[in-house]
Amino acid sequence: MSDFERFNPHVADARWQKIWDERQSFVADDASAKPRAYVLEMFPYPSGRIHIGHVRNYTMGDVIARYKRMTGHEVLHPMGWDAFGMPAENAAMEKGVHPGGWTRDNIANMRTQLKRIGFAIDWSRELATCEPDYYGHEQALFLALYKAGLVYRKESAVNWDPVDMTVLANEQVIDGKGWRSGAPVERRKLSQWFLKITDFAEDLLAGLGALDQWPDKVRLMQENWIGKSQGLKCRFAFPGSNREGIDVFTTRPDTMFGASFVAIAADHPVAQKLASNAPELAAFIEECRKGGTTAADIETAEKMGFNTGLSVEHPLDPSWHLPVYVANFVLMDYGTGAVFGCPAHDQRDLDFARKYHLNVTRVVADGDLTDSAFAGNVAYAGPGQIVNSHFLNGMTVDQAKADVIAKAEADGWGVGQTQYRLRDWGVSRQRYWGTPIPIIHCDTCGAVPVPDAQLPVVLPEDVSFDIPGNPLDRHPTWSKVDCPSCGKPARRETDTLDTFVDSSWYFIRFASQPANKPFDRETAEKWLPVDQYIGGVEHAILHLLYARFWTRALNHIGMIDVKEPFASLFTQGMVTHQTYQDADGKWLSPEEVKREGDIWTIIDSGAAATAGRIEKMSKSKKNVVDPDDIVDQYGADAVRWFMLSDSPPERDLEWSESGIEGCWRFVQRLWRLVGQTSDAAGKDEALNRKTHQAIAGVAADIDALAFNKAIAKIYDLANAIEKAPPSESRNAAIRNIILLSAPMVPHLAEQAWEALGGEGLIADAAWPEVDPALLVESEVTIAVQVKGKLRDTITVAKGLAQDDLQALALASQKVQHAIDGAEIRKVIVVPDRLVNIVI
RNA sequence: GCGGGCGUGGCGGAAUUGGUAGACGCACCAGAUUUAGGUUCUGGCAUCGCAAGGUGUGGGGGUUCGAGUCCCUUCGCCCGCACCA
Repeated sequence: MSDFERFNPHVADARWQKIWDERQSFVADDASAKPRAYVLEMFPYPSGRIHIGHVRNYTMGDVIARYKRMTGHEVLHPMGWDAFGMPAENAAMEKGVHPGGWTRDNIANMRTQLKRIGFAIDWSRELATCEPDYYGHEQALFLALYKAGLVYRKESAVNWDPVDMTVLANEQVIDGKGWRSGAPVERRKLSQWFLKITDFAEDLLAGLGALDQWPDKVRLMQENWIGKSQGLKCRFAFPGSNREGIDVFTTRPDTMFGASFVAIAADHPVAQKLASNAPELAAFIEECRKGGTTAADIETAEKMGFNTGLSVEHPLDPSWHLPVYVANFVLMDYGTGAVFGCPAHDQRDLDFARKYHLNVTRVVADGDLTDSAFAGNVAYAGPGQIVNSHFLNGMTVDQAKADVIAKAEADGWGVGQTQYRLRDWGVSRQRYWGTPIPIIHCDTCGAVPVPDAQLPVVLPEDVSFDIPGNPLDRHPTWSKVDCPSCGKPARRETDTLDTFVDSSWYFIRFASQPANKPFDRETAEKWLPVDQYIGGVEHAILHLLYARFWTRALNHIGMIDVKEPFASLFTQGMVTHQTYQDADGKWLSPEEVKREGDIWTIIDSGAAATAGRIEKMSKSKKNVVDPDDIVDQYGADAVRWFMLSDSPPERDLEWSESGIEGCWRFVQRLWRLVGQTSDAAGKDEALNRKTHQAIAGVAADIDALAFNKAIAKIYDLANAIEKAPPSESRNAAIRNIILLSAPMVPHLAEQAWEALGGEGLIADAAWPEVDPALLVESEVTIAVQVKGKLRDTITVAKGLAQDDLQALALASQKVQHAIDGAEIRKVIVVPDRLVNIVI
């Protein structure tokens, strides 16, 4: 049995990967009659190298995919590339390569890396979003939404980098400067394409309720992002005008009698108009705009206001006039860009009122009902009884809200309104490496959709990156086309789509990819929704909200009968690693340092080093582990096993040398077990029980994505097998532990399956059946407590009667010693669990 | 500030509806095999104590026959959002 001394992954990995590939083992059959399982991990951006985080992500998905195959499912487990985006253009500018060539080379490298890890992926469905046979269909979908009125164009303020001559996303603006150029970002107005995600705000919010297999955290983040609030929109009219005035949105119409001022945003049209002949106001507005936008800035920013000298009538009492301020804390892009200030019951308003010596009137009381004065500098935002408010007096907050809204609607000065924080999705990007927006601008006809027959609008490859800006803008011929409507010379739209559009439907294209249309409805509906989606929590809002919206939008226009794309979502933790620094704080890689006791030194220089925090792997901190290197060293199975061990999958996993070595040893241990089958006969009842409990337990743990627990149970079974004497049961246990491990360590499992004479591939084998009779222990160990403290344990037949249990417990010497002759007041007996004697 | 999560051995972590805390792994210690071992095997490993026994799930309090688990309070760490009217 010398073959079983050592498992050699360098031979086995490649051998089995080739066999799976040749047999097309993981190609999903659209026509299968089996129950389906669609397992998907968020597809990677082809940056050039696979990151260890990818390995963890795809290993989890792979275990589920392989397990689902074993339990009789037709599994769809595809892989593709989120291939458009800025890094390719940055590489083009920095290295002089073409974004397309750079991206496609990266994809080739990363595909090779992924294949070495042995994932059960249907590579026949591989796609890259940067290829016309993907983005052309995306253009068709965009136009379908356009024709349905879900796409529109409007002027919008954007972050403009004047050096790179491009728009930056909010995340790309750091301290007011472009992340790449370092130039101060300008606010610029540009015509942008928008998708009407706000049309679906209520539906997207309501849909969260049914996503019970999503993490609460992600649902809550989306809920907050959509930001629904209900209140009153009403007008504060200018005195003497014919109902001209300032519209205000409030969630607290119940506090209207506590109003003492109206404040408008610096960008509010009324402020803008006044500023044109009031230099002081113009200066104040400029000051407001400069205000920082970082968290710390906002925290410490003082409430500032500018009294416009205007006043407005209180809607509930037109003889009561309120001053109008321009205030730095009012935002133009939420609500109406104007608020009424009720200082007693809103902290910002109170800060503002104290600073500018405005009235502070209490209108909600939680105790004393008479005093209208409001002391102190802490606003009261809680519940209570309305006071000092005429006809509202005595009502609760909720009653008063409803009453004021009803009165406003009856008298015509306001309406109850639901407000969302969510705004429409601006998808225009002034970039080359993205999906061209399939629109043609004609001076006569306006924006005209590209006719279907002319799709895809293909990105030209002959572009240069030697000067900043969008190369599509300065391409000599590409943008020059005839108007599809009137035939006169016209221009193509040179903006491209946000890459989040690309990732908003790739899961549909995976399920069905005909050449002549985005997807075949019937086939896509067979697979969708994705049964298990796995990815990083950093996509909790953007990608996951956009994909939910896009799917709903397609549903809305009748293209697909699916509303929620991902039935179950799992967000995995990061892979972390120890960091090291030298005396100057320079980062050191783990290979550069050595340890003696608790002292770390730099190997080359002998200088002192410090072991720092355990952090997410990043190049800048030099704590990266390259998947290729570790697969070279330990083989794919040990790496996969490590990715699943110890840490619960939603938490961070710390990479460690000793950890991976332990995994390597276990892989070898499993292999040695395979060599230990014998021709011994005979049953080993205890081992049979252990085996069947493991089969059931591992299945339950994989179903719950508790891979660390599944692995603990496999270790446990391995320990039991090693201790058991040879028997038929032991042979069966060995065969079963290989089946249980197959989703995690598939190469070793195939090799073992072959050695054990298993039929076909273990990749096609069925999950072992559980004998329910063996799950039930015939004997149970009962805890015996005296006054809640454990004093003894007794082993008895399962299901023993309460009286017998009590008698056995009382017969224990240890128990009698603890009772020490005291009077027994009560005995609690929980069958098969414990006896508690109360004295 | 608002919202959410987490605190269990030296470390990662287990622990159905409240019912024997510390499964499993890593590290460490002792022994055996080996020319040797960073191999393999056996045993040990919360803590105080010679023992009997006591104490232990961040701290304090409560409910209960019984609390890691439920409630109140407090401390610490992490994440998300943020002048949202």
